Amino acid sequence: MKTKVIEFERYMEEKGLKSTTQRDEIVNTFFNVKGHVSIEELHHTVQKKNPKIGYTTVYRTLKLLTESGLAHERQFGDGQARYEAVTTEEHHDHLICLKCGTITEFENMKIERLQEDVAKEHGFKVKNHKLELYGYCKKCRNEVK
Amino acid sequence: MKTKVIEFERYMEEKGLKSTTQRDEIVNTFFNVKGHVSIEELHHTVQKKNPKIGYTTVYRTLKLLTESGLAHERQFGDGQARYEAVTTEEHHDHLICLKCGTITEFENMKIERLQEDVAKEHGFKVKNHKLELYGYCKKCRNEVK
DNA sequence: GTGAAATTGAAAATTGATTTCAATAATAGT
DNA sequence: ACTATTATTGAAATCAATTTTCAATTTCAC
Repeated sequence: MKTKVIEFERYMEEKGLKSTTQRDEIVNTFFNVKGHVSIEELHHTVQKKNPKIGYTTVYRTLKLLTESGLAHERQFGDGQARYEAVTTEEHHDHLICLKCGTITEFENMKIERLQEDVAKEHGFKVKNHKLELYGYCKKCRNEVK
Repeated sequence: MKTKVIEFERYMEEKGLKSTTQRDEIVNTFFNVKGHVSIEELHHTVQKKNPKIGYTTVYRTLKLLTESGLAHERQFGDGQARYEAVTTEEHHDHLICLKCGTITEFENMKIERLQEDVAKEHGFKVKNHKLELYGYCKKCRNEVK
């Protein structure tokens, strides 16, 4: 994700922040990892390339990515925050398997529109939203009663 | 909410648990407080009546209420769990104001149905779900840009 | 190069949730 | 009512995730 890295560099510059080896490695790794990583997972991956990089720096870089709008921080009830790369402008929601933990994304414009309707009814101005369906995925549903 | 208190007593009996002054006071207070309370908030309210009641007992009683199905535990991204009394069998979702923190509930069967459709497309079996709209309520939306 | 300003990372602090344990209280059986 | 058994209480300790601190290091503008 070269463009994403460039966007991040632009954000850093704009904020007067410095470019460092650690940040570059963390950001690159983040955009090359699929799905929804925790700080610890990303730290672990990053350390394979450069064992000197500390947990704190990964933590701080993920905060920067979140601030810059290039990552989203999410809570899926497993006790730790997970970060996902923002790829398109399209919002998407999540299916979370309670057995294997797999997180699948989906989009549904009809639901989005109905949400706006609901908000309007309440005089509410939506900034963002979160829709999560918890249950069992195709693979696991047969194994669980 | 007298009936809720009775249901709780039934659950306690069924589980061979004892009835105590502390539990009674906590449960009563919980059902008389509107909305979505954190452990700390409920503890604070309970202490006004009986300053001897400890945080841990409030914590444990909320767990019991959750186990018994009389309360739901929720996470609204402010870092601490919030508990809400289960009043009807109807599922509902939430509008959360980012300025004043007010939490409003809503129901929308069309959205529920569309969620089922999405799940079906993915071969997913939904056990429960969470839909939260974050933004500004009628009161606050005028004050925020 | 030099110096001001930002970054790093180990360790410490903080937060919210959960467990431990000795003292206390509730209930069943007598 | 008495006693034995068992559960409950709450302060303090523990835990796990997150966040802050601070001295040493690195970056970048000049």
